[in-house]
Amino acid sequence: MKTIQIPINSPFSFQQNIEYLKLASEVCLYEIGDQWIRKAIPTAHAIPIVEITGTSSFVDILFVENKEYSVEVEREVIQYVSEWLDLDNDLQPFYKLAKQDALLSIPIDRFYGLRNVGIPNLFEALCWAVLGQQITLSFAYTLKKRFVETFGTAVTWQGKDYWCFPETDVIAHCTIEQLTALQMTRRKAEYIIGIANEIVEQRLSKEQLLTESFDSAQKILTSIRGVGPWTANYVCMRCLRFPNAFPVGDVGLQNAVKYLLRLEEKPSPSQLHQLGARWKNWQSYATFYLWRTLY
DNA sequence: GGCCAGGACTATG
DNA sequence: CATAGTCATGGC
Repeated sequence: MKTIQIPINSPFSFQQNIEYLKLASEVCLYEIGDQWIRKAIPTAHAIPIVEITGTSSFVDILFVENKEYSVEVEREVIQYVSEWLDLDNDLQPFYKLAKQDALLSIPIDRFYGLRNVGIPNLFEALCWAVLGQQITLSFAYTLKKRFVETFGTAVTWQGKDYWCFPETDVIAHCTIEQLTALQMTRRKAEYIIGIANEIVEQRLSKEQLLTESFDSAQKILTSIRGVGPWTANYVCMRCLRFPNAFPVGDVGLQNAVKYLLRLEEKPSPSQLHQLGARWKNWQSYATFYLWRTLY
């Protein structure tokens, strides 16, 4: 079995990222143990199962099956894990800024070393955001799990299923009724099938969006039916990794700020913009840490 | 049982 | 441009 090690810039805590990932482990896209993550990672020509472990200074990727994978597959896996856990980032500037901040000083201490765990797959990021619109997070997890187990594929290893997110072309060919059967609204079913078609017909791609400015990426995303400002910022934050992505319409973010500042009412989007002005270049990370205080 | 939830669309002044 | 109504379901 082969192990690949990725060195990491501090501050980093593998355990903090594990604790975060536990929140969504019911969706079945990975399995979490005490000190490890196991996941099937789809690449162009293979779907290896890896076990990820780590410390404060490195992450190890272990290919657990007794199989040989090409260098290209290994390269894609390293890329995926690095993007997923945001391993190439350096949080020191963020912590320096947050240390003196009334809202962030407590969270960065409590969750020291937590990365903005992302969703590298653009289709998955968009679907997850749409699924989560205007419903409780726990119901959103339920919907995603049904979606994955109905339309995704699983790789089995040692009697355990490791699910992969549904392929875009599979969903592009779904009927609205197939999706509403999972108890999502008809409108969400339309949105998700529409998004799948945008990607399949190559009018939308992560590669293209990454060449755009943050403003331009938001405009492209919000031109898609079902993608408003919240969803666009969510995807910019967790998939495209624009540092100033800032979903100010998010109820969770509004509540986090409300509780931490002991406000009577939830802050409005414009109030959040004013408040977050001091987090320039780290608004995405500030949002992620504020969300983390809620659960 | 009522209110809210990690919103977006559409119609209306 | 700002506001209200609609979608529609589960969770608490």
